[in-house]
Amino acid sequence: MDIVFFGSSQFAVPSLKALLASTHSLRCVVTQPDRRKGRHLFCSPTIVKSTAVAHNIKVFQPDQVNSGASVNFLKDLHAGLFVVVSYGNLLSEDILAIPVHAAINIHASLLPAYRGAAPINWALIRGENVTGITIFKLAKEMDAGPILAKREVAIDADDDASILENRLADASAPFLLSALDSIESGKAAFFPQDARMVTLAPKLKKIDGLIEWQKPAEQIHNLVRGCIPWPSAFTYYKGKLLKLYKTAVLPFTASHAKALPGEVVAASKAGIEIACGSGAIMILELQIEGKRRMTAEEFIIGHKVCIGETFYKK
RNA sequence: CGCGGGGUGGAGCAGCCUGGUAGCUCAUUAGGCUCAUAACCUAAAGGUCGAGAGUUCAAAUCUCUCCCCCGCAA
Repeated sequence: MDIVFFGSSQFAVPSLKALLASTHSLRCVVTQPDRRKGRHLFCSPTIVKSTAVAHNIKVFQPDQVNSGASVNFLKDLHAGLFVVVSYGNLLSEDILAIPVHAAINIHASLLPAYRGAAPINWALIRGENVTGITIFKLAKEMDAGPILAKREVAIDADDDASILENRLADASAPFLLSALDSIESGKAAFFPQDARMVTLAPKLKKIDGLIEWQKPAEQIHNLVRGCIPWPSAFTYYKGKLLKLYKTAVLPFTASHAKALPGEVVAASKAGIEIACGSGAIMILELQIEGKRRMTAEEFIIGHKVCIGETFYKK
């Protein structure tokens, strides 16, 4: 089939590579414009653009993908199918109507659950054991179109959002190819989503990573897992921002009950124990403002963490 | 020129403001203690103080330039 691929972030790369290696013909890759980003606001291309350029695929980077000029450009490609994977922009109905077959999307959740920009993060934050990927036909409303196929992916206890994203992205690639087969052979069937089962997974904001220590240990641990690599779960220590990268939930003990939420219960090579609203967590990897990411053991050597100190606002 | 913090033995930090012998905790090595130990005691090794230039009798410390890391922001 003649395919136009829309994608921007890392999640789209395995699917793009699968298409490049397949018998399908990639007419064009549409991705977000190069943006100024990073510490010194350098202009850099999306990872999808870099991948496409490396394979000599034509790249299209409209500032306004839904503009008339952009729509005309896409029409002239005469594509059979649009494949959209973490592109980063809502596509207008005019665009969705262009391809001969359909415009399909790979979404990193089992729709209709976790509709939105951050399904992986929210699934972890909510403590889910299972998530998955869904291929569906794009519709006007975000993540609401009829479903072609779903595939479950288990969430391991040690997964953080970064690890899980990679696994889901890898699983997406062969799943996409099989979906293309079913569309090409005319056997594809699309089923509408059950509106009663819809849940939302909006884009994360910085403040979503703020740790509220009065919450149960499990919830804080899940927040840490879900906020990797951005915004990262954070708190404050001696007035400085402190990001937590890896934690573990501890069995409940009497000393945890006596301590206030956010208070240091113990600090050793094994990690830093912090009391929560119920139970406690062990901090294993962290990063203080201005320093690199380090293990709790390294942190304790340099910073004299004392029992009774608080990891909280200041 | 978006704003800010930082670079000091292998790891994490103090020292800088107010220039004058390189300091702390941990790790490492050797010895000791111990039934034994990742515990404890003693000792040792290990540093171009990110790089370069400048000021000075003298620079980790003051000035300038550059490199690298991190936080904010987007």
